[in-house]
Amino acid sequence: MNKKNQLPKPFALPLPTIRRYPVYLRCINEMIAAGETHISSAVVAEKLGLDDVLTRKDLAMAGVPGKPRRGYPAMELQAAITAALGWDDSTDAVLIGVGSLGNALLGYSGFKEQNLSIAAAFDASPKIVGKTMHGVKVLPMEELPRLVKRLKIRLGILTVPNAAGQSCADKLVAAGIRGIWNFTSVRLAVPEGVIVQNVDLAQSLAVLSHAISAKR
Amino acid sequence: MNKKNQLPKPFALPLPTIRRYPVYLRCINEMIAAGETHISSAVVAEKLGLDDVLTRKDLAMAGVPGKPRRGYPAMELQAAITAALGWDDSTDAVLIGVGSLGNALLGYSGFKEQNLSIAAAFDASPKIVGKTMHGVKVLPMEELPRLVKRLKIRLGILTVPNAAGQSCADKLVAAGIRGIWNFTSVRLAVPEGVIVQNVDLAQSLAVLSHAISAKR
DNA sequence: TTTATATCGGTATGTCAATAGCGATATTTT
DNA sequence: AAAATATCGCTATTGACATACCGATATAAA
Repeated sequence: MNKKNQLPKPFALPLPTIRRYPVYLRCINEMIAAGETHISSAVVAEKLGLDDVLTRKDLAMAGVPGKPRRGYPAMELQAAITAALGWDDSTDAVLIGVGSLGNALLGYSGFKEQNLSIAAAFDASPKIVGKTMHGVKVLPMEELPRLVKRLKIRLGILTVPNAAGQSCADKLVAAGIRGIWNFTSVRLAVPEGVIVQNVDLAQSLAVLSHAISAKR
Repeated sequence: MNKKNQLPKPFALPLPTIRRYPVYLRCINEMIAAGETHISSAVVAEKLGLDDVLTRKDLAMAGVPGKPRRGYPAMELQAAITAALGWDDSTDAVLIGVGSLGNALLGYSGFKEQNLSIAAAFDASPKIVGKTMHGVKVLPMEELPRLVKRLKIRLGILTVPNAAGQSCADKLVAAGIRGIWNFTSVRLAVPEGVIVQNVDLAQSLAVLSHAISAKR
């Protein structure tokens, strides 16, 4: 009775599965590098310390048929998961707020794996505008709409102070951004169709400190 | 089969509730600063854009009795949530790996709100050891066990490259750490009783890029 | 060729959290 | 003092995901 709406979404990948895909992908890449041509869900689960049934289900959802006693074809599975994550095509992003965190993200080299590159950085402070950080020039906020439209950028990385979070998000939305990677602690209000993914360090720390303090 | 241990936990706060507590707490702090003496769950829900029933349930779990038509007593609720998060006592932490991300966390001032202070930083590279970053001196890894034991530190922040993740985690555990805030992409294997909280940027980005690319 | 086995793929069950509805109660108003 | 109302707090329902089970099948071994 929950299968009545098959129309709008071609595939409804469970969110937890999507979250696990990068983990699988790294493991698969390693196995391919080690010369494997087939990926067995049981082996992956063993390596990652996950439940084997869960892993099998996740891998099966990539849509690549596997073969009994062999596993999934390595290259095809890799390609399918990469495509599902949208990491097959190069993605350009803009970064708003070149503080300590924004600066760190600009210098983070790990995004190459996800085919993500930060095309431009913006900041409201005249002290920072004009400087070049990690090879990316910092532009004034006024140029945001033009650049986003010209480069057809769909992803915005928000690393401004909390007080400026919502207003900057509004500017990103107005410029035509489709998704916001929100590193502020503010719960952003955005129109439908714009996706916000929060990376709230306070939330993450909360689980940890609660557990630690509760255990004594 | 690993979930059968319902230890003598006085209260089992749902994990999602704990994650939302920092958000509530910020809102409550603002309301107190604005002069409110009582906190209504409906008002909080409205401000945060959450379901009002959910909010009421979360706030009720703090254990502070509320009064109809008034709400929860502001100061008591604030204290209860802060205590539930373990943010009432000051927490010292050590940081391992002073790369770009580690450096950014050292310079991040937002942890004061959580009463978290980074007591010391460690790095394996002799180039960095001895320097002072954001007022914290970088020590060699050899000194980790002694310092952790001397200061009775329970929390470790792991910001090393993936390749060094597990070995550094082992050192933290051996030193007596109780919780690890893991910023690497490695799924750490730790003995029972040690809590790991992962902040995997790739996982977070996965949800976003999947949604953006799937929507066209 | 026949048998054994590892692995995939689907179905069923259980658990946890979000949502919805309703009664209880204290404050305010008349 | 009585009525109206806003808010708390409990219980039931729904839904999503993880877990468990079982059959199907291709490869490998005998």
